[in-house]
Formats: sequence, structure tokens, C-alpha cells
Amino acid sequence: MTGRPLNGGAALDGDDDAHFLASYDASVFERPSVAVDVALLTASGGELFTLLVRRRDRPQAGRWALPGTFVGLAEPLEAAAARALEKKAGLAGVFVEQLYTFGAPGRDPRTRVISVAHYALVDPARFVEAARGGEGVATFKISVPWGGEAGGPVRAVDEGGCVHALAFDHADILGAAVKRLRGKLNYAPVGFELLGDSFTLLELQRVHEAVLGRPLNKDSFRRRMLASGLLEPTGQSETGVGHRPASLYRFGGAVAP
Amino acid sequence: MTGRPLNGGAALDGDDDAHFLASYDASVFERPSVAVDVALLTASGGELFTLLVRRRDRPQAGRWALPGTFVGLAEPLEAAAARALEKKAGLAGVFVEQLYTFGAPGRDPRTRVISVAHYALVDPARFVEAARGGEGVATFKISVPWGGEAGGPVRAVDEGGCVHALAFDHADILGAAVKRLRGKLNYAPVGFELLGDSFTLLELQRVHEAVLGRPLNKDSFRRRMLASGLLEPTGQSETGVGHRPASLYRFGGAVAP
DNA sequence: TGACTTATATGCGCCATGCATATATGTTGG
DNA sequence: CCAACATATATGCATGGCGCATATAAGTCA
Repeated sequence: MTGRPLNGGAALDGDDDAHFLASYDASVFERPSVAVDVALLTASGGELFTLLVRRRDRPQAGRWALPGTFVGLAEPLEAAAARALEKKAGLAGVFVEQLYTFGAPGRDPRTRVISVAHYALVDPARFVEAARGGEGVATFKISVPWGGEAGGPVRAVDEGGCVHALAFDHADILGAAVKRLRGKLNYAPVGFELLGDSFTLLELQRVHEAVLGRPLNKDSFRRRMLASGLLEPTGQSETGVGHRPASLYRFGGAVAP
Repeated sequence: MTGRPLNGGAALDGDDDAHFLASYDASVFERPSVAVDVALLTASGGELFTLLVRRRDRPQAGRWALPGTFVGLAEPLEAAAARALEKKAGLAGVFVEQLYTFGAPGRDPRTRVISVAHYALVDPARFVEAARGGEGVATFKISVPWGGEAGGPVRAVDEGGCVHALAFDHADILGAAVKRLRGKLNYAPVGFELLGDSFTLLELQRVHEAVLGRPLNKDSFRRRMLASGLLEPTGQSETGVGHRPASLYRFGGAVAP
């Protein structure tokens, strides 16, 4: 390994940098536009759903698209994603995380638009409320045509079972969100974002099954979750279910004994 | 779930969109700059190394930084990453993948610069060649101050054991690259990018250990790798090693029997 | 030739998982 | 009030992966 590092690597910037910055002309280079798009996901009945917005403006007016917006010049990316979610779906304070940046030169026919895609997770109750909120907003079931972590675009299916072609590369963004979620289930406490404050083990299992797209072994899932130390019994149980009620749990983040 | 999708969702764009696009003025919004930075990694002797470039321009002239460049207006992101690697390190045809997009408003003092970070993997032989290539280029050992998949910035250590502060948020980018690589080892055939055409099982184990930052059980590693079906014996063995020579393998991607 | 060093093969115990069985505890319908 | 019902919860058992230990193989080097 050949290396010629500086001795000490001391910071060389100071007042000189300040002078330089004062005279810096930011308009020298032509720039692409930067946007964010948000794949909002929820799980219900062992299926994944997303919220789409009908485009009113060109291009691709009339198509269904992810909530999105252009990024403000001094706005953090996550803030832009949260703003898009707030404006288009009326949702605030939900889990949002960066996903992948889609930047193929031809993905938007207007001009070069680089989209920093995010995904967001909410429980079904908040999701339904958000989907009822605005005009031009609708819920779509996500149909994943690939298994495991293969990846690729997914299909958006409306209530009538009709598949819709989405705007731009938004089917790929949704596919990336599902893939990320599947990968994360293996090692991270995902899934709790998709549930309410308290939940039964079976409800948690249904969420995992919705994300993974395959049934899970009940006993093994129970043991694994209870052994993970992430669950905390509330002491309460379901009521009115026509059979033995299940214990309710909440997410109890790694409390040391 | 409330939904009001269109019947059929037919594409509404056509000649109308063409007229619209012809008159579209792309300069309405102020835009951030978009750059790519590339964390080039290699593994040797159970350690990870990266290649850094000494900044000659303001701001932060003199600091060590990842190879990077601004993205051309019609240039794919991966192409920009490959171009940066080619120009700064003389490397072409290596594995490059998008990592994460760093866009905090203050990360570059000049103006808003959003960097789509990538990581690249090469075997030590090509790495050393690249590091010898240019002036103002050096090799640094990566010291990871966190375990598992915790994440966070890493330290760049020169040959003399001296830790250098990197330009901008490049220590975070390197940390994200290590984290990604650790996560990927669990399910994907990573590691082969970091080795030459043929290698012994122990060499492959050293690569995994370098990435994970912890020793691995030799027997278990052997069994797991041989059972994975990803390895193909070359029929050859090491020579001149002062002990029983190990069999050489190559990466044989899932060949059906 | 024999010491030395690492590769390779085999066996054993432990633990997570999948599967089967048994018991517990609510609701619902007589 | 009681029994049927449906699911929750608990327990046992076979299997397979993994960590660990042991034994043998095959080169180099003095």
C-alpha cells in the first residue's frame, strides 16, 4: 500500500476560506433539479398498501404518482420529504427514511430531475385517515411480482383489482421501498412503525407477512419475537374476539434489566 | 381503505405533453448543485483501506477527500461516479454502487451541494496500482469505532498511524460504505469484488473479517461458503507457502447442474 | 529425513427452527 | 347455565447450522 499523507493533516482552512466563499459565484455550473418522492406504506390484512396522488400538472397529467416536491435551496432532504407528506397527505410526525436516489437522465421529460426517494411508514388507522383527507388521493394495493430480495418494479392495484401504470419511475421507487423493508426485517425492529401503540403477536406476524410476501411459521415467529427483547407486555388483552383473547404488547426498546 | 382511482388509468400524455415540454422553462427554480463522491474500498490483511485525494481547491484545500465530481446535466449518476474514479484514480471497470445521498444544507460552505455518495470495490492489486498512479493520492487504513451495524463516521489512518480529519462529511460517507458492506455480507456474494480471479478460502475469510471487523470461526466459514454454491474449485493450489497448500477457488455464480 | 505449519475431514454438543400435540380462555348459541 | 367453538399459549421432539475439538494430509525448510 503506497501512501503519501500529509504530516498531521491539520486543517488549512480559516480566514482564507472565508474570503474565498464571499466571492464564490454559485451560478457557474448548470444544475439538475432535485426533488424528493415519498413511498408511504402501510400493512393491513397481510397486504401492503400505498398512497398515490393524481397528477394535475404536465407532464403525465392524470397519472398516479408518489407524493413529492422539489427540494428548497436551504432545505434538508428529510424536511422536504416530510413537507411533501404533510402537504399531499396531511401526515406529520411519521417515520421517514431515505431510500435511494433516482437520477436517470430521461426519467422526467421536462429536464434533468434527480429524485431522492424516501419511504415512510404508518399504521393503518392513520393511513386511512390520510387517504380520506384530500381530493386526488387514493389507496392502492401493492403487488410484488418478485420474491425475496430480487427487487424490481411493483404493481399498483386499485380497489377494483385494476393495475395502474404510475408516473415516471415511481413503480421502481415503490419496488425499492419494499425491497428495503424486506431486508430490514431481518435485523431491525421494523414493523412497529406499521402498528398502533399496542398489538397482538398475530397482528405483528401479519405485518411481517405483508412485508415479506409469504406466510411465516407461527410458533417460530412467537418465540423469536419474545426472545428478541423488543416487546413489552402491556398486561392487557384483546376483547370481543370470539375466542381466547391474545395478550397485547407494545414496543419496548431494549430496556436493560 | 378509501380509493378513487381512475377507470383504467390510461396514459393521458401525448401530443399535448410534447407542446408543453417544448415551451418548458427549466430555469424557474433555483437549484442545488449535485455531485458524486466515491468511497473506494479494498481489503488486505484483515483490514479495510480507502483511497483519498488531497484537495487542491477551496474550500478545505489541503484536506483529504473522497474522489468526486459534479454531475453533468445529462450524465447518469453511476457514470459520474465512474468518471470520478477514472480521473482521480485511473480506475475503470470496477464495481460501483450507489450508497446514500448526503444533502445537509451546511455540508459544503460554498453553496448547497447534494452529494450522491457511491462506493466501489477493487482487489488489492488494482488498488495499489491506482494509489501509485497520481500525485496527491494516498492510501488510508479505515478504523471503525463502532461495532456491528451501528453506523457513524470512521477514522482515516495514514501509514504512520496518524488520524486525519477528512473534508466535508466524507468520514460519514466512508462509515456508510462500511455499514452497507457489513449488511450485504449476510445475504449477498460481496467479497468477491475485493479478491482477484482465484483465491483460497482463508483469503476469502480474511476479506470477510476485514469488512466485519471481527474474527470469524474458520470451520463454520468454510462450510458455509462451500455450501453456498457460489464457489467453484479451479483445480489448482497455492505454491510456495511453507505448509500444505490450499485449494484455489473462483467465483462461480450459481451455475445450474 | 523429520520438524513445522496450515489445509482438510470428521465427530460432538448446543441452539434456533419447523412441526405436532396438549391445554387455556375468551365468546357465542342453545 | 352449559357446551361448542376458535384461537392463544405451552411443551415436546426431530432437524440442521454452527462453534469447538480432534485427527489426518501435504507441502516447505533445516
